[in-house]
Amino acid sequence: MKEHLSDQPAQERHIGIGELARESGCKPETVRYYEQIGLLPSAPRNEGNQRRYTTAAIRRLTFIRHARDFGFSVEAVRELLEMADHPAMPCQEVDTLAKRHLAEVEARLARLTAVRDELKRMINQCAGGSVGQCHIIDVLSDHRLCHQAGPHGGAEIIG
Amino acid sequence: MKEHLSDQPAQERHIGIGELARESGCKPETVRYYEQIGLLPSAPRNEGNQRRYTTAAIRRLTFIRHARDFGFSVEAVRELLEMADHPAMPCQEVDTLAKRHLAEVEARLARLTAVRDELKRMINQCAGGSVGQCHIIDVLSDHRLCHQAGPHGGAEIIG
DNA sequence: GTAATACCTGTAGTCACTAGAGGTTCAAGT
DNA sequence: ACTTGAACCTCTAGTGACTACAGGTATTAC
Repeated sequence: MKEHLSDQPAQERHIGIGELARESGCKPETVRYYEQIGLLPSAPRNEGNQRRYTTAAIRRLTFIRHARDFGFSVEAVRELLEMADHPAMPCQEVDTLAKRHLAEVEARLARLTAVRDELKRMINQCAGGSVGQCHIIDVLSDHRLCHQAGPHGGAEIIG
Repeated sequence: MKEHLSDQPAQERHIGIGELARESGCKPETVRYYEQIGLLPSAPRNEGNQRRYTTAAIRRLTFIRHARDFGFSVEAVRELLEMADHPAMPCQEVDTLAKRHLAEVEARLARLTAVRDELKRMINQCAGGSVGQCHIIDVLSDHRLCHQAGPHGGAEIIG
């Protein structure tokens, strides 16, 4: 049998926000933030108004964190969660989302690789003299000296 | 002879912010923003209070844009500009900055490559059934199914 | 002269958090 | 039972690097 993000185990272990954060690899602040923006449901509170979580929350948050690590935007994660919450749904949409994301990742890879090559080339050519003859400064000043195929895109190559 | 970012050509052509932006590949808003945060000096104004630029500004802004495209932070760009403004300075610092940056770029590349491979693998394994049996959702839910070497870092792989 | 475009300032919004202030609650040790 | 310290709470503001908008002025083309 397969477990889904919404499955509830027979015996629920209740944990605080700190342990949830540790288990899923993010900070308590981020957990509260995710609750605030609706990625996580409002957690039930104990007597003293502190959030209590079950292992279901760990799974959901791990999912979120994993997807964010993969570079999915929060909005994409929201869509993925919506799908994950409906396991009977055909997974074509998930697939489409992942494919679109793959395309973005590959584009970034291409640009980042070009940047790396250029940086390497710049560093190798640096004779170690004064800034006036430094190729790094040259390349950054003059577009013609840049060995890249096309023009650089926005500053968001990496973001 | 070599031109530096601060060289003044004999015959200065004065242009408006729009043309400067076009020439250097950014938006007028961004130019004003750079002036505001001190990356660009306050531009002289014409009768009607509009900024007028010389070709020196195009070079400086191109430098900034290029460096940003290379993934340097604005603060790093500020340092680079400081160095470029002092051509007699030994370029060791520039070199160090570029090398540090190269290391960061390579780290990002490694992570992004891993992400791409994982995405590809996920997409290939998707049988096209329902979300309940979709491997993409699996990989994002369960860290054990992820074929990456180590744990994923922060969400800032790509930023 | 008039209309379209480019420019100005200042403020607020974006994304995805992160940090801090100022207070309450919990768990452990004595 | 008491105390200490860590963990938790809410709310607000800050980050980076812009981007967008409102409401106005200047320039340019016809």
